[in-house]
Amino acid sequence: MPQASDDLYKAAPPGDGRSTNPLILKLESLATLADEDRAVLEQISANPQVIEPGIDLISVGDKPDGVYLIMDGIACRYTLRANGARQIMAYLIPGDYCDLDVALLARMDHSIGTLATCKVVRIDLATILELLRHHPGIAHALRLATLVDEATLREWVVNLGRRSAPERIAHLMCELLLRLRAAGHAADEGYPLPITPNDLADTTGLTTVHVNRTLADLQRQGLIAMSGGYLRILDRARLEALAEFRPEYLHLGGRVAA
Amino acid sequence: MPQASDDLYKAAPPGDGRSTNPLILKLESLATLADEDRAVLEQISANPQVIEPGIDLISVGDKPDGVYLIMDGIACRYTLRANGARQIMAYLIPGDYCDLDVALLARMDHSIGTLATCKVVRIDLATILELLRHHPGIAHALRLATLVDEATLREWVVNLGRRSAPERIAHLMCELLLRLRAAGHAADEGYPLPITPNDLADTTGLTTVHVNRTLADLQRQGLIAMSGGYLRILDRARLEALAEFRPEYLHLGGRVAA
DNA sequence: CGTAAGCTTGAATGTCATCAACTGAAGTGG
DNA sequence: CCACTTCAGTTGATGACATTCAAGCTTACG
Repeated sequence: MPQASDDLYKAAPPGDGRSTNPLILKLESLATLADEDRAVLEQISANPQVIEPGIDLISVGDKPDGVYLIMDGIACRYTLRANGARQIMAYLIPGDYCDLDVALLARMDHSIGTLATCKVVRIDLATILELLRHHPGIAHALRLATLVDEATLREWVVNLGRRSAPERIAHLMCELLLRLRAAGHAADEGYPLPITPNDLADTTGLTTVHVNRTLADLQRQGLIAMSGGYLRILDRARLEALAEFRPEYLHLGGRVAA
Repeated sequence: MPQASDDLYKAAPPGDGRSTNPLILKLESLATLADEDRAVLEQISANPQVIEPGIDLISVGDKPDGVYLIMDGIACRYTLRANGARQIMAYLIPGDYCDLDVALLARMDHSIGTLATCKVVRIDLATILELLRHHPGIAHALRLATLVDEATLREWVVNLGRRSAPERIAHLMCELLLRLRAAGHAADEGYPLPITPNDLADTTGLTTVHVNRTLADLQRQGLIAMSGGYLRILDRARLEALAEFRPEYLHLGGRVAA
């Protein structure tokens, strides 16, 4: 039975001494951190707060005054149309944070909310500025992470514009495998994906019904297995081929791609 | 007859003393520049080079070593799928530039090419760094511009994911009106749009045929008129209503929105 | 055990894609 | 100077993919 519990990731650091902190793991997949940098990040992300699914961390029109760092669970950026249609524009997974440049723009033009139960750390503006000023290694890694976020957003545009329903879903699953793995939240054969088909629909620009049909198809083809909020990737090679998945845009430098 | 020629914009500065430099105009719609900042930008963007349509400024896999600033015309970010399908992920209009953070990431994960004849200035890395270091006002404005680019990308995700064909096209046209106006390249009633229906199709995730049909529909409804590479917006209120256009994401602060 | 909410399944509809033939404008060469 | 080519845009017919609506089926929960 696949391990869906988060406790898996809270165990003591593994034998090789690597951290289990998703932010540290993610940044280290992009750049090299000094021991001191790691210590600072470790300290900042202590004592996360638990947030239920479906709660906005930041809403449209807000003037945000801090940054939220996701330590566990899944949140998303989204907007609502007047007719109630929702479009999700990004997934925030462990190690992701929202709006480092929060101080620069006046108002949020979209919302950020939880899709599943999350553990979240709120970091205030002063701490962010301190971090960026006095820890150039961290600042550099955060900057890289922002660039990867942008590249990911571009890839989503391609997904919505030029891929079929099964391709869209397959591509998303391949992307999440690598991103979650970089954050230490995915096993080799799959990962917890505690979101509803409805969320998936609002991500891929489809309807819930069609997402479920497509998901069933992918299972029938032996590519994946989804149950209990856990996604097992049964045939990664074929899934990636179907999605035409090219991981370069994540700029993981081969560190977690294998 | 609407004025499609670029020469319109190269005339001597208007009576109010404002520049006609698209980069300066764009940045001033986001922040306040000092006279000295303006002078530096004016100097940097002198002597643009003419590039024919359909030419890559930067190609996938390149390790870029400079920044391209668009002074006139339209370029785009795009990728190609294995089957030849193209998805355009951003329009670069006058005042836009590519990849300020060029030095940070190893390789381009997409290409940048011209859609129409462009006037382009290449700025080398040293100049960029000098600019960012010694002109904090410019650095700040450029940073804001980058955030707006990201917000625009998110809006494109919404466009592709949750809007119908006519809505997508209408939304794009509304967006370009404001962006071009901020760069001093649009009149009140329309602007030069020297791109093909095929380009529009690869932008909106549709086929060329369907774009042409939809375009014809929009004309029949009296919303727009397109001819000779010039787009006239005949009924802006209805066009914006159709697209459900909310300009906040462009963060123009009311300066050019009216 | 009963209710509600979400997932599944089926059938009908609609939007957009595909394919192919036609039109028209622009450029080329005899 | 005019036929010829070419290519972009148009139009129509057909079909695929995804939506919509609705009914049955689980599952979770009180």
